[in-house]
This record gives sequence, structure tokens and C-alpha cells, in this order.
Amino acid sequence: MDEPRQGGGAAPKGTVTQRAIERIKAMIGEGLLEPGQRLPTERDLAAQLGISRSSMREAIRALTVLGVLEARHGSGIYVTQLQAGDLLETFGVVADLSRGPRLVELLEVRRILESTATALAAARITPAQLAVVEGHLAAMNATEDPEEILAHDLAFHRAIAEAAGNETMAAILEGLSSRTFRARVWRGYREEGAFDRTRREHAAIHRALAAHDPEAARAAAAAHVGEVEEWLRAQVGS
Amino acid sequence: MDEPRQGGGAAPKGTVTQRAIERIKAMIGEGLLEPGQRLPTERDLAAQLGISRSSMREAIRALTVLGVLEARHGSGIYVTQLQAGDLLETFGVVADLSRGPRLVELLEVRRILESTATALAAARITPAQLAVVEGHLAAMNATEDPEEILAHDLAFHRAIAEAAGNETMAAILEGLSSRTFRARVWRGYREEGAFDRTRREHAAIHRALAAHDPEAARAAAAAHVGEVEEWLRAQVGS
DNA sequence: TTGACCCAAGTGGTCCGACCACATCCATGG
DNA sequence: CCATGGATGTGGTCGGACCACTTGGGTCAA
Repeated sequence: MDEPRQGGGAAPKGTVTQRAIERIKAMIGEGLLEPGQRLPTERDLAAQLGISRSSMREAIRALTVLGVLEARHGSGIYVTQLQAGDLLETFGVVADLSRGPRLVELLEVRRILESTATALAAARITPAQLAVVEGHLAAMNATEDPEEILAHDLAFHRAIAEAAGNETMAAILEGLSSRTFRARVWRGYREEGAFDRTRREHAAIHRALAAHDPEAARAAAAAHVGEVEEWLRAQVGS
Repeated sequence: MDEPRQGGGAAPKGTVTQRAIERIKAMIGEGLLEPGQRLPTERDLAAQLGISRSSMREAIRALTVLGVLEARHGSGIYVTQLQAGDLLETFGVVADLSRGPRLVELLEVRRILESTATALAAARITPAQLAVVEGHLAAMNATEDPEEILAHDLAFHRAIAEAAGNETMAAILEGLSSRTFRARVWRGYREEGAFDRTRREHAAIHRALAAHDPEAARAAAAAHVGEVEEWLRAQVGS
């Protein structure tokens, strides 16, 4: 045994960068680092853990893309609010990089969550929130620009998910419906005249929300997502 | 030579590292990089994008923690299989870092997915898969070691999720039930004698699976997760 | 011939030092 | 009192050096 580390007891596993990542995550997990709090400088952190600034920077960059930390040029490094949106942003990457069968599976997950979220929204939605939903619905029907339609479509579902009262679920659904993901589906989808059907489905969802009818809302949402799901399933088969 | 950017038209947005990350993600998204394929060396990649090796390393590290790339010391950098498990590993971080109300929301999402997954499993499960589930159930009841119980509990639900036939959902559920997450819940939970109840709930789930009764399975799973959910909700309130 | 062994080249991992770009704070001066 | 400008500190980028590990081919003995 050449005892490469002094008696501290910490086993030297993996790369130093990986260890640094775990250390910082642990600090946050144990409450030593509060959301929004500012961390020591890269140089100080590196010195504290006995590693080089380069390695520490890689660790910080990794935690940055995970939505745990936020680096502000010239100011410092801060812990994010650790909101659902911060951490689940990476969920969009999954959707962007998924192909074939995996895409269908992803859509199946979305169908399950979206239908439940819509049902919850039907029970809880306030008049103000309903007005927002109606706004996006109207805007979506008032234009022919695909880009704009997509944006309002996304916002439409986002507003419903928020009305369900579960921020985490809303964030996951947003990631599942990332721009690229939706754009890919829309391409070549409108050609089959499914454009009007989408419009009708959205109207059905809105009707159920206005009537505060959870069961109808669940069915309408499930049908809406299921429609795309079936089409995609057929595409994958060919 | 000044010539900040030649006419290519690409706007220099954000940090060079961030751009490198996007570039590599785009290459994979467009199919230029296949799963399992080996990338050029860090030095070559850096040269291709006209950035330093340090910056390129940060980009690679970021994509590594996201489960998109895999670096093998002395061998090279490879694209992962991009399986659901690879990409959704980061989901565990969310569970580990969530606190209070967010934890309840997370558990609510799990309840929705787990109940649906269990229902699907009841309809599709094969005798062989059922045997695996029973194995973990028996092992769980045969020991008193919390560590071992937790492992088999996790495997129990994992096996059910796999039987549902949706790898993506199984991966998400696994992330939602990350080690730390479950351990935190168990601590101080057994004290209220809820230990036997968990055993009974698991038995109910198994019964529904064996009977191929989706509705019963859904109810049993929802009740199982909901039990923990309610307890946690009460804890947060205090 | 065949097999085990060893070494050299290539690759990721780590460290260092320098400089740049930007944000912030404070002394200065109106 | 407020606006201004510079000094300071911070993250961002760069280049080079060396270390640790893998890989493959060549050597040498059986």
C-alpha cells in the first residue's frame, strides 16, 4: 500500500473534477450552500479542494449546464434558485437527441402527464388563468405563420400545466415539448389536413377547462397528444 | 489580422464553450455523429472549432455529465448509446437537490407515472418478469437490513417499470427514486410502524400484477406512492 | 510458429501562468 | 447631492507543459 492520500479517509475515486462536482453537490444537498447564495471565487474554491483552477472550472461548467450553478461574468458564481425550471432544463436535451422508438416513448410519457395535468387544471383553474389560456388559443387561430402558431401552442399547454399547480410537472412537460421536438413533428404533419383537427382538439380542451370538468379535460388532452403519438408511431414504422 | 469573423454569418453569441456544446449537440442531432462513434481528439476538435483545448475540454465535460458523451482515459471520446438511461441519469440530481414543496411535487409526478406504469405492467407482464418481481418481493421481506430492503424495494419497482415496456418511463422513475431521495424518506419513517403497511402495499401490487388486473394495479400503486406522499406533505407542513 | 512480454506513441487528465472582458465599488469632481 | 471615471476583482480564454492510462506493434523466448 503506498497510501496515496493522507489519512482523511476519502477514497480517491474517479477524476478530481468528478470529485469536485460531488463535493459541491453535497454542500448544496447538506444546506451549506443556499439557493441564490454566492460561492467563493474559482481560484479560492480550487485552493480549498486542492485542485487546479482548470479542473475546478470544468466542475463549475458541468454544474452550470445542469442548472445547479450560474456563473456571471465579472461578478461571481451563484447557486440557482433550484426551481424546477432551473434543474429540468436539461430535459429538453433528451427530447432533442431522441430518435425513433424513443421518441414515441417520450410522447407516451407526455400523454400521461399532460392528461393528468389538464384534469387537475380543470378543477383548479382560476378565471384569470383561463383568460390567459383563451388568449393563446385565440392568437393561435388568428395567424397562419407556423412559427407563431407553434409558440402559442406551446404557451397554451404551458399555461394549462401551470394552472394544475405543480411547477415540477409543468417544467417536465415544457422540456418534453421543446422547440426542436415540436418543430420536427409539425414538419410534414400539416400536409394531411390535421391542422383543423388540432384546432378542434384545442377547443375541446378549452371547453372542458371552462366547464371545470376534469374527466372531459383528461380525455381531451389524452386524445390530443395521442393523435400525434399515433401519427409518429406510424412514421417510425415506415 | 483583425477579421473578427469572416462572412459565414454565424453570430458570436455567448461563451465559446457554450457554442462548442451547441455545435457538438447539433452534430449528433443531425446524425453526423452516430451513437458509439469515436470523436476526434480534444486537440483536433479544439482546432476545428478554433478554440483552445481548455475551452473544448469544458464543453466535453458538460456533455459528459449530461450523458451524451463518454470520455475514456487514454482511449478517446465516444458518443454514448443515447439510451434513455444514459440521458436521464441527470434526473437523479433533481431529486437529490429538491427540498420541501418541490419534493412533494416530485412525488406527485412519480405517483402519476408509477401508477400508470404498474397498470401497463399488469396487462403485459410475462411469467418470467413476474418471477423477477416476486424474487425481489421475497428478498425484501426476508431481511431486516434497511440497506438491503431499500435495494430490493428499488429493484421491485424497477422490474415493474420495465415490464410496462417503456424504457424511457422506467428511466425517469428510477431517477425519481434515487438512492438519496429514498433514504431520506425512510429515515424516521419506519418509526411509525409504517413498515408493515409498506409490506402489505407491495403484496397488493403483486397480487394485481399476477391477476393481470390493470385497474387494481393502478389503484394499488397510486395508494403506495400516495402514502409516502401524504406523510411527506405533513412533514413539510411542520 | 506461437505466445507472452514490453515499450513507444497517442490520448485524456491535470496543472500552471498569463491575459482579456466585464461588473462592481469608490474616490473624484461638478 | 449626484454623475463620472478609474481601480479592483471576477469569470472567460488561451497556450504550453507534464502526468496517467490505453493501445498496438514489435521483440524475444519457448
